[in-house]
Amino acid sequence: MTTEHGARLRRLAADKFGWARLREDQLAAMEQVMAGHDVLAVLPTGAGKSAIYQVPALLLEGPTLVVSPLIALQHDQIGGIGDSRAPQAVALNSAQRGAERERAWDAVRDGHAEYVFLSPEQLAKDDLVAGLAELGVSLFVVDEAHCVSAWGHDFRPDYMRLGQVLDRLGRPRVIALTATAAPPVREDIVTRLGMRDHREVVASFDRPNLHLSVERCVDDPQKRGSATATVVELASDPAVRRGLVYTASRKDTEFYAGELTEAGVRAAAYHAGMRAADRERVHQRFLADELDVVVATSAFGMGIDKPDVRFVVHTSVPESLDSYYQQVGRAGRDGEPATIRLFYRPEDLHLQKFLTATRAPVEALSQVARALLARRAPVRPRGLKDEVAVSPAQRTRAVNLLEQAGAVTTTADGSLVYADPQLAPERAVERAVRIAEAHQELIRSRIHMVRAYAETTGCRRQQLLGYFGEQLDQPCGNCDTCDAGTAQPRRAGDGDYPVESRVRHAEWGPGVVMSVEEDRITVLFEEVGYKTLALDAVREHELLDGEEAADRA
DNA sequence: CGCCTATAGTTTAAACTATAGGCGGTGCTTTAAT
Repeated sequence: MTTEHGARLRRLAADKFGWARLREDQLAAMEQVMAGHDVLAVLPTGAGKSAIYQVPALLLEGPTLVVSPLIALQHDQIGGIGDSRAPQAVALNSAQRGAERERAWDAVRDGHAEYVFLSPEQLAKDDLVAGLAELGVSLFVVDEAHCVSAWGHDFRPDYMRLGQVLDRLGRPRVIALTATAAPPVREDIVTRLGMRDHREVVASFDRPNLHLSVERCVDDPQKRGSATATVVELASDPAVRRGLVYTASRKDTEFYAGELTEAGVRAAAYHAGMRAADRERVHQRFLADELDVVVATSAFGMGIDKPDVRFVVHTSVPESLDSYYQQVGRAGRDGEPATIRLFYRPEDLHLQKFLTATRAPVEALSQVARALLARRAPVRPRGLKDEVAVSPAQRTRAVNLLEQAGAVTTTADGSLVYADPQLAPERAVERAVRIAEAHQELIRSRIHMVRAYAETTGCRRQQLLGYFGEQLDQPCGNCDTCDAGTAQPRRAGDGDYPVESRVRHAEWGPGVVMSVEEDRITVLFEEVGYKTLALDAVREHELLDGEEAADRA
């Protein structure tokens, strides 16, 4: 089906970017944008996500802002646009010197730059947002949008304030792009950005060429030995050779890189504690095939689109299947077979529990609540700097939590105000702490889902896709449990609790059925995250009520 | 939570065990000192 917009979009894609054809998903997303909708697109890397904003941007009057999590990614994207016949792209970030930044800003102001790349932290600057608002931004793109949900809650809290920035910019159209987002992550992105009348374009998550497997290990030395042997074998096979090894700690990247090098594999470590130049060199050598294996923490990978990565090995569990699928998805982009293996010890789950355990910032909450209550008049977020003795990130996090708790609101011009003078700051803090704890519960439940994946005797792929809300009717035939014959076909028509139906649990409240297996059911509860329940027990004790009828009313 | 390392303590004096303490991931930014 070709709409009027469709023809123009195709022509522009060909003329300005040299793309002879647009994929159905790309075009569908662009047309929704042109029809005035906000759009969340979840498409695999390599499917041309960038085109979704780059082409419509040319049809909309006013600059396009692209929020990007890493300065390195901004450079890549700007380079790509620079190679085309599209208008200019610039970045605004802290790496620029005075004159350079001045030049970039001039280009934006006088309309020469159509695309402006920046981090969410840049958009925490009052005068920058004010300046952009005057220019009439027409399109607001959030690239790697899963970061809103994955990082916004604590690590990079400015991600959580993009919704307020959008309000100040007069609500330009929003496009959120990511390769991996489970249903609760999608919902979080839409809510946090305040997307309006939005449409979702979600491609299948299935990557049938990836062979999934888990090797259960008895103790740490045995795990190190087997993992190393496996990688040496893969890297020594000329048909395989290139791959990634993910570890849980920086120290382990050095350990495995050392073992591999000793065994004659061209390998190098990569983690955020290394000097920027060293990191860059590892990255470049891997892309140039001068290295066969990069052993990395989660720091490595975003934006890497190397087609011929033949394996991804995890020497320890990651903190969620969201992260896991993102990392393994870096293999086999060319569609050829690739090996995915997780070396699993239940003990390793504890490290993830530790790493993700952020306690509610009680001190920051208390200080921010008191400062705002005392002020009475609206305050710029930066204005709190002198009154609150905590780090900027903690301060922003506290503001976010208080806002979610309804104790603080943001005015039209981006200032903060204490919502209800009758509400004691102690109560406000309590509410905010409860919200932080609920989120912590979701994070813990995600770790349980990693355990469920690693320990299942059913089809690995069915388990993994089920987590992303996608049902695979038959065992996949390309994972270790299918190879071993333990994966059983799903019982047809589990009538009582169909996938995606709404249910209610007496203790855990409302939720949505994520997947149904032979003997158990996984539900994502709004309050407590993922829970897996034995179907027999559910039936016997009537633990879940279907809510569909009530929902429709 | 569990792993590693340093230290204390033990006992066929050089190597063992027990215990305590520290550490563990992701990036923007800004500023001060060379």
